[in-house]
Amino acid sequence: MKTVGLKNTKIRSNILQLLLENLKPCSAAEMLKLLKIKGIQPNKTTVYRELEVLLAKGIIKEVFVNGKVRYFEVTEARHHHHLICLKCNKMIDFTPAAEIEATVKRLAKKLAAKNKYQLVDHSLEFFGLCPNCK
Amino acid sequence: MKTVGLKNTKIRSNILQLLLENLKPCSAAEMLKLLKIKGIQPNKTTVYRELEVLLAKGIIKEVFVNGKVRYFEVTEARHHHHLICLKCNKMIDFTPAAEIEATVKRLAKKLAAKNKYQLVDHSLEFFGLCPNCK
DNA sequence: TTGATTGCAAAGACTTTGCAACCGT
DNA sequence: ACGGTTGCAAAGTCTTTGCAATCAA
Repeated sequence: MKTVGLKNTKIRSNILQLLLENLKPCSAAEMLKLLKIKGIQPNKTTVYRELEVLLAKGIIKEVFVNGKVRYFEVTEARHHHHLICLKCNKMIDFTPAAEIEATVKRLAKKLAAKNKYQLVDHSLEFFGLCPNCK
Repeated sequence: MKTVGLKNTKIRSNILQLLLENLKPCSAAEMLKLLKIKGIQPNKTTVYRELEVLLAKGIIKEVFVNGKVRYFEVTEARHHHHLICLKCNKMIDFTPAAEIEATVKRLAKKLAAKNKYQLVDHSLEFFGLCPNCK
């Protein structure tokens, strides 16, 4: 925490702990709810602001589902993608086999060159219905 | 138009025409601006509502960029993905080679089976900086 | 005529900002 | 004490809703 120049506050540590123990990405609203259950009830402004800080530090990152909901998850070194339920938004992380990544990267390079884009990242997402919703 | 039970109004036809001639996806705000240039200035409510109607009919579909901006584009039979500029959101459509699609689909199947999801769709997007922004 | 379409004002969901009070170091 | 952090109220952005007027068929 202090290695990145952030104070160790109750709200901050709880948000981080929550994101770490919660295996799936979490929206601001969910976070507010979960924090309440933990016994602390920060102002929603504080939560949004805290997420902003953590994002800026690169400690967490955002994931958008259907563009409609903004989720947050701790940044992991490991490159991964998502399998998302269209109904309940349940999200499963997965690391694609090396073979697929290689194929995708090859495509990326070709595309970037053809369109003169400087490539930064890519995202591969699968949508469907989870066991509960289907 | 009448084949889907929609009246042929000035606003509707202009929105469609705009989406058809404009090769890239278009946001509601852009649409409003472009329509203004064309000489008609519909209420924004009308535009949103019209987009809703066209979406419901499956004539257009939405594309989210970074989850932050909602774009619309005419539905095409051809399956395609996007190459998106992180700075200006310029978007380029592309159809991946059959080989890549096949690889992705194979992965999708495996994943769905493993997690008991019923697969519906997938999205593959590349992010970078366009020639102008880099 | 009749129901679809439109405009306007207002409400809604989510997120950000300004400012004063407060807390960690 | 200092500067980062927090809460509250208010504003901002994008989108949706209610209702009455209008237009296409």
